[in-house]
Amino acid sequence: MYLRSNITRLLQYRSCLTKFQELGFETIYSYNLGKHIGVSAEQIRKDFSKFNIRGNKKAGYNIEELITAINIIFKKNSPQNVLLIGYGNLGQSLMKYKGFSGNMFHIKAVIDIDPSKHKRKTLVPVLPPEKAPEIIKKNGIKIGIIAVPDVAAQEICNLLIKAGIKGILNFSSLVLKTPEDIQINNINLGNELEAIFYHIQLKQKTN
Amino acid sequence: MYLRSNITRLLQYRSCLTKFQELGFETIYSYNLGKHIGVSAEQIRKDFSKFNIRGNKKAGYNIEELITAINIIFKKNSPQNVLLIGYGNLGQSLMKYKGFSGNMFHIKAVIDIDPSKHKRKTLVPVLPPEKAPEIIKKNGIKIGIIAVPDVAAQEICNLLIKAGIKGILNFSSLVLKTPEDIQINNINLGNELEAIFYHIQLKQKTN
DNA sequence: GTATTTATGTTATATTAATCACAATAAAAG
DNA sequence: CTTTTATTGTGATTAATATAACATAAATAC
Repeated sequence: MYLRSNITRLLQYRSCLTKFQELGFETIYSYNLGKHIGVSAEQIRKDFSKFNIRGNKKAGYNIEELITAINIIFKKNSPQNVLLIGYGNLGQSLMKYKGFSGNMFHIKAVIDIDPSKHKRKTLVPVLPPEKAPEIIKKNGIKIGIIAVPDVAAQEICNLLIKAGIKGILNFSSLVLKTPEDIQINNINLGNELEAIFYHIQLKQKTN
Repeated sequence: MYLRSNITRLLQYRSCLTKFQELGFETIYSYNLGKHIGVSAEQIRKDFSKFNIRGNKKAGYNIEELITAINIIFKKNSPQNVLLIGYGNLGQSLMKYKGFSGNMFHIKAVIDIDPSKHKRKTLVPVLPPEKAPEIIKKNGIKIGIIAVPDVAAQEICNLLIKAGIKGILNFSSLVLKTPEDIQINNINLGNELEAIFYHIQLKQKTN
């Protein structure tokens, strides 16, 4: 099967490996890991090989070594600050999202245009857009999460990039225009559902 | 560049086309559309061609016809009911999410294990898990959105599939085990951030 | 200590997707 | 009406990715 980059797969491997580790396993074979994730054993060995992760012939892979190796690839030694833009429904839910802290990401501040939402003195302050450049520069923030309505997304995006942001996780349904060197990942929830719907229709037809 | 399936691109085309239409444009050239989305003109023509969408030589594509054609591919004539499982932070935020209704998806009911969250008489009822099969069957629901903690995700997934669900949008960080014929899309927010972080590091190195 | 087994690591092959190149054709110009 | 121009549509080429095949080596069995 296609469409999953090796980077994405590495992250999936890690989350699965962590689960195995918690269950008390110390080693794993490419075959077992693959079966759990729905990927071929060869694919897994290829992926590991590409990142110079080595196993032991006949004895498989040491789970702890694997996790460490993957963490090194993703530079998980130090926590990364990110900036959240938009404190509406989605923004607030992202603030509370556990997966970020588990993955060593920390929302340093939130930006929102609505003055009634501003809170300067909380642990994670909510600030107006004009404060964004200062926060970004002072904390060396590299990643911004855009969770604002479509109409405001491009403008905020420009502001972030001007202030030095290099990567954006975009929850708006717009295709943001950015310079070549900016890494931008889009999450469009409506489109995800549409794609699922399309695929299940396809499967029904072929059967 | 890789990693975007033609299905995903079609959806992006549509959202961009809608924008152009709102601005008063009636026709568009593959070149313009591509520039806006960051895809080559040939790619766009190939995508359209694959789905038998035809344009006019020298005169480009009629925007309204394009949108209609894409909508037909995605069977957008009738609204689709979906079932949301998990009424925590994320679930509540998904409930309020505008993109679903815009895309003709309608959350018919919410499932949560916490009795204090149950509401039978609201427009969108919040019900206990044991009610899920009944709701799914009665409404012919094909798609479920899993927004529960990891620990509960696999069990809920099994319940859904047993009740007839064919597609799942999975927000848990688990790789759910499902039969072959189930379409499952994963959204792992932590992993998305990690992938962005990895790519921006890579770009810094190569420059 | 040798043979056998079994999993890794990698080379070769096949598949899929994206880009390139250009023929076909409709509109516009002359 | 003919020529030019601009854009589509697609076959050919290249690139990327996944699968298959197998050589290699560590562990186990004998």
